[in-house]
Amino acid sequence: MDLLHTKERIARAAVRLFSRKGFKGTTIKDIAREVGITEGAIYRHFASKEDIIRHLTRRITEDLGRRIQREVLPQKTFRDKVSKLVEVLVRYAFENPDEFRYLTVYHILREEVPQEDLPGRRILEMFRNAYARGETDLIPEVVLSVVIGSVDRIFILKDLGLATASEEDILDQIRRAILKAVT
Amino acid sequence: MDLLHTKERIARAAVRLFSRKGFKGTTIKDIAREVGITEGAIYRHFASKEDIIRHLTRRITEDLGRRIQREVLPQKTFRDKVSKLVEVLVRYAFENPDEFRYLTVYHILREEVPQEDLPGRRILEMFRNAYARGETDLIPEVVLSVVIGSVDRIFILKDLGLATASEEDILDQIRRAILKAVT
Amino acid sequence: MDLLHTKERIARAAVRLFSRKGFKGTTIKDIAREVGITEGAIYRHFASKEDIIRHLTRRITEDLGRRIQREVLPQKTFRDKVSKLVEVLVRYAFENPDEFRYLTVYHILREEVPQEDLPGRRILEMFRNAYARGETDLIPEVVLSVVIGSVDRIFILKDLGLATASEEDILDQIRRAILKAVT
Amino acid sequence: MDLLHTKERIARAAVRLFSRKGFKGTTIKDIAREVGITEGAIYRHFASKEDIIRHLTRRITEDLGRRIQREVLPQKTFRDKVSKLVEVLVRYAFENPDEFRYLTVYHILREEVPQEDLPGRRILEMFRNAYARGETDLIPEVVLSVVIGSVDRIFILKDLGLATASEEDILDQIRRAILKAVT
DNA sequence: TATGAATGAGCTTTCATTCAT
DNA sequence: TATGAATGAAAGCTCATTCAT
Repeated sequence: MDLLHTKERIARAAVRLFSRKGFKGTTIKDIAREVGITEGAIYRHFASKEDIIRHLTRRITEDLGRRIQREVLPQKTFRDKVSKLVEVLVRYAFENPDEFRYLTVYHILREEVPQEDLPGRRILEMFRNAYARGETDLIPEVVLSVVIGSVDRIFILKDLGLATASEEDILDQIRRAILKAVT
Repeated sequence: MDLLHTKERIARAAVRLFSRKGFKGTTIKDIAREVGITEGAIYRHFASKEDIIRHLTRRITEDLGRRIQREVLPQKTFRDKVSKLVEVLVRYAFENPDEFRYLTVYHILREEVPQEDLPGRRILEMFRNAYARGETDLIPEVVLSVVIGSVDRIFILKDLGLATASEEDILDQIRRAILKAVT
Repeated sequence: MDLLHTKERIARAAVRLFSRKGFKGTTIKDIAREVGITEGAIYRHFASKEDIIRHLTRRITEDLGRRIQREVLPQKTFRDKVSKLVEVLVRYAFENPDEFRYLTVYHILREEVPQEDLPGRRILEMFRNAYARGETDLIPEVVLSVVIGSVDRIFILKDLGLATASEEDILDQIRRAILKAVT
Repeated sequence: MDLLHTKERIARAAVRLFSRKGFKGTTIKDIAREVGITEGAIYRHFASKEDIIRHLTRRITEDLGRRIQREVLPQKTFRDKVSKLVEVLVRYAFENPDEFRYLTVYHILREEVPQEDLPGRRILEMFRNAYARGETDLIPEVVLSVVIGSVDRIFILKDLGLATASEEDILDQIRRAILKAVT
C-alpha cells in the first residue's frame, strides 16, 4: 500500500468515501484519516475538495468509457452489443465496486458537483443508431434503462448483502434476463 | 400552498432537497428558505434534522408499501404480480418524483442516515415465494433488480431530460421489456 | 456601549483593528473578542471579512468626502480652500483617529483589498482647477501632498506619542506652515 | 540577476512584497515564487519570517540613516538642513521605491512587527536642537511632519500613477514648497 | 544548497441548534 | 407559532516551519 504515491492513495480513499457517504457527507479529515496523513497534506496533491471529485469523475468516466468503446461498440449485432455491455458493466462493477457506486451517486446527486460527460450518453447514442436501423423496436432510453438499471440494482443488492449468489451466477442470470427483455 | 400546514410544507421542501442534494448537502436554511420561514421555526415542527429524515422515510416507505400491498400482492400469477409492480412503481415515480428520487438516494448513501425498513425487502420476499413455488426460474434478487432498476433508470433519464417519450409510452415499453425478461 | 446595534459595534472594532494591524493581520476572532461575541455571530451581520472592509471603506470615504464637499469646496479663494481643508482633515483625524489611520493604511497596502474611490481624487480635482485658473503656481499633486502628507504625519507622530503639543497648537502650526508652503 | 546571492534576492523580493501587501499579507510562498526557489530553501538563508523583516528593517534604516548622517546633519543652517533632507529623501524614494514604501508601511502597521529604531527619531532630534537654538519657531514635530509627510505623499501619488510630473520637477517643487513652509 | 512532502496550528466560514422576544 | 440573534462545533483551507533526500 505504501508503494503507491500519496496522490493515488488519496484518490482511492476518496472514491470509497464519496461513493458511500456522498460529497458533502465526506470530510477532508475522513479522507486524510483513511490515508494516514494530515488534512493539510491533501492540499499538496489536490487544490480543493472539488478538485478531487473532478479528478475522480474524469478518471472513472474515461476508464469505463474506454472499456465500452473497445469492447462494446465493435460488436456487430444489437444482441451482441447488449450482451457485451452487460458483461463489461458487471465485470467493472465487481472489480471496481467503489468506482461503480460512485458513478451511481454522481448521477443522482446532481446539484452537489459540476456535471461532466458520463459514459451513459455514448451508450445511448449507440442504441439510438440501433433503433434507427431497425435492429430493435424498443426505444433507446428503455434499452439503456433496462441494461444499466438492472446491473446497478443487482450490484446494490450485493453491496447491501441482500444478494448472495456468486458473481458468475449473477452475470449469467442478469444477462439472460436482459437479453430476453430487449430482443 | 398556504392552505397546507407548515409541517407539511417543510416535509415537502425537505424531500425535494434531500433527494437532489443529499442529506448533508441540504441545510436547514435551504429548507427554511424554500418554505419561506426562518430556520428557528423549523424546530417548532421537527426536533432535529434527523427527525425530518426519519419522518420522511417512514412516510414514503409506508405510502409506497401500502400501494404495493394493496395492488401487487393480491395478484394471482407471477406475471401479473410483476406487471402490476411495474405499473405501481412507474405511476408512483411520475406522481411523486421527489419521493421516488429520495428512495434511490436513500438506498445508496447508506452511511448518511439511519437505515430503516424499505419496501424493497417486502417485494423481495414476494419474489422469493414465487421462486420457491416454481413460478419463475430467475433468482428473486435478479427479478427485483430488473424491475426496480429499470424503472429507476428510466425515471432518472426522464429527470435528466434525456428521455423524451410520454409517460404512457414509457410505461408500455418498460413493462413489455420487463415482462419479457422475467417470464 | 450595549445601546449600539451589534453590526455597528463590529464595524467600530474592525476599523480600529484593521487600521492598526492591517487586513490580513486582523482575524475575525480578534474582532469577535473585541465586540464580546463569538466568531459565528459576525456572519449574521457581514457576509465575509471582505464585506466588512468594503462596508468600512465606503462609509469612511463617504463621510470624509461629504465633509470636504460641504466645507471645503464652497470656499472662494485658493488660500481659503487649503486652510479649510487642513482644518477639516485635522479635526477629522482627531475625532476619528481609527478611521483616519484606516484611510492611510488603505492607501498604501493596495493589493490587500479591493480599491474603491477615495476622497483624494476629488481634492486633487479641486487643486487642478485652481492651478488651471492661475490661483497657484504649484502643481496640484504637490499641493495635495503637502496638505495631506503633513496632516497625516503629525497625526502619526501624535499616535506614536512622539508629538506632545495640544490639538489646538498642532492645528495652528500645521495650518500656518502649509499656507506658507502653498501660497 | 542570477549573479546575486540567493539571500540578497530573497531580501529584495521580500521588501517589494512586504511594502505592497504587508507582513501578514505576504507568505513565504509568495517570496519563494518571486525568487524562483521553493519555500524550504528560504530557511537556508533566514531563520524565520520575522528574521527576514528584522534584517530588512535594520538594513533599510541603517542605509537611510547613514545618508542622513553624512549629508544632512553636517549642514550649517536650518534651511540648508531642511533642503538637504528633502533632497536626500526624494532621491532615496525614487531610487529605492520598495524600501521607501516599506518604511511607510512599517511606521503605521505597528503591532505587526517588533519596533526598532527608525531614522525619524534622529531627524526629530536634529529639529529639536534647531528649535532650541531659535533657528525656527515651528515646533520640531511639525517640521518633521511637513518634510517627511510631503515627500511621502508625493511618492505615493507617483506610485499610484496619479502624479505624472518628472522626478526633477517634483523635487524642485516639493523642496520649494517645504522651504517656504518651515522658514 | 535546494526540493518537496508533511505537520500542526490557526484561519475563515458554515451550520445545526438554542433562546429571548 | 415565528423571528432573529447568538452559540459552538466542525468544516475547508492556508501557511510557517521541519525534515528526509
